[in-house]
Amino acid sequence: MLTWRPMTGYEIKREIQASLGNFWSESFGQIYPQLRSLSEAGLIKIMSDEQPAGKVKNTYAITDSGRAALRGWISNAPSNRPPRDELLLKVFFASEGELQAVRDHCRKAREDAVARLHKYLAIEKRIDSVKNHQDKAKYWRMTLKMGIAEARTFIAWCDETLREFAEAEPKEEIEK
Amino acid sequence: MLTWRPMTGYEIKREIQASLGNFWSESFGQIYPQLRSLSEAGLIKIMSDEQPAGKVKNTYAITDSGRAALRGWISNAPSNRPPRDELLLKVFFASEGELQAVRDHCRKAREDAVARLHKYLAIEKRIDSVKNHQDKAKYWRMTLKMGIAEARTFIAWCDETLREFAEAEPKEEIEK
DNA sequence: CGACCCATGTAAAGGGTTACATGATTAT
DNA sequence: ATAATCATGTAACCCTTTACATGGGTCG
Repeated sequence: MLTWRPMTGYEIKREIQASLGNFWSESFGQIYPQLRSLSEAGLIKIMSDEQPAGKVKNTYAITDSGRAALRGWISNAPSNRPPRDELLLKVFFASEGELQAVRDHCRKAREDAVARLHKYLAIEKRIDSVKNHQDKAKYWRMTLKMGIAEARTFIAWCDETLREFAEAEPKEEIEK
Repeated sequence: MLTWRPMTGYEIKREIQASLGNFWSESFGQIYPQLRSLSEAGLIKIMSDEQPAGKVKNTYAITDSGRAALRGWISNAPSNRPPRDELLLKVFFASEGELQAVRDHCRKAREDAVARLHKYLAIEKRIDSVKNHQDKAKYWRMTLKMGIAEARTFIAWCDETLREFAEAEPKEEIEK
């Protein structure tokens, strides 16, 4: 994140949420200790010219050494962590539990995905208007497209799945 | 897993990989301690009638209490863990590193997704031939469909992304 | 003045992987 | 025989979240 501009830990978290929220997240409990250790390793440094007296605020900047380390990290093969999807796990074992409960989980997940999709689409419109960072915007757009595609796929799957649940339990229509 | 049939820890791992590999995974370091604690909690029990003397093998079975706990767990809202996708993170920061390296990551990821997709499609053909467990097969098929849709979406995204990389670096055609 | 956001950190606890260690059984 | 697979477990380590604790600044 510090390749964009110097930031505080708090800002880093906010920016991650806003820009990479799609596919990444970090907690303060992760960020602050990391800033310290990266600082000790010389990959980033505190900009002391900000707050002269109080030093309530630590603004960090990336160093050349940090930039080099980042290049190296990017070239390393990404590790894809083992999948863990509780919703699918519950759908898988749906016949062992309350079908309506699982159906409700799907409905909720669908709503969340719709909200996400709208958010991404809004960002997509704005991203093209970014004048500086044109080279970067290209790659940002790519990751955003993944988020959009993922959300759409998921919503479609939810619809299909909810239809299947409706078939299994047609009481719904009587109640309404 | 034990709702299917009594199994050893080793078998549970194998079955998870084969059936839920799509969206779940467990390591032995997770499974064996869990079997012990579930056993102590009375949710599962060791079937001692198997190996009388040696007891090299522990076959576990779910208990009524375990089945009730499972129903409860299914009804609880699934927790969707924070996203962490290293590939997308590297694409996002591609302009800070070696573009070819990131492009290679995408190619590799695409190949993996194609392999996954073929595997899922093969399973899909087999799943309909399962005679018993008809009620269960319905939900299995749903989760499998998610895997198939996810893989297809991802492959399409890789293709689009690789095209973008090709635009950024047209040297490729000269080299070939 | 109170609410809310900015800001930094620590500690405990939990979750999870990997590597290690060991040995039985089965197939070639 | 010997390799592969079946089988169980532990220990170290890392990652990560959550909760807690603290306090400054800003705006209504």
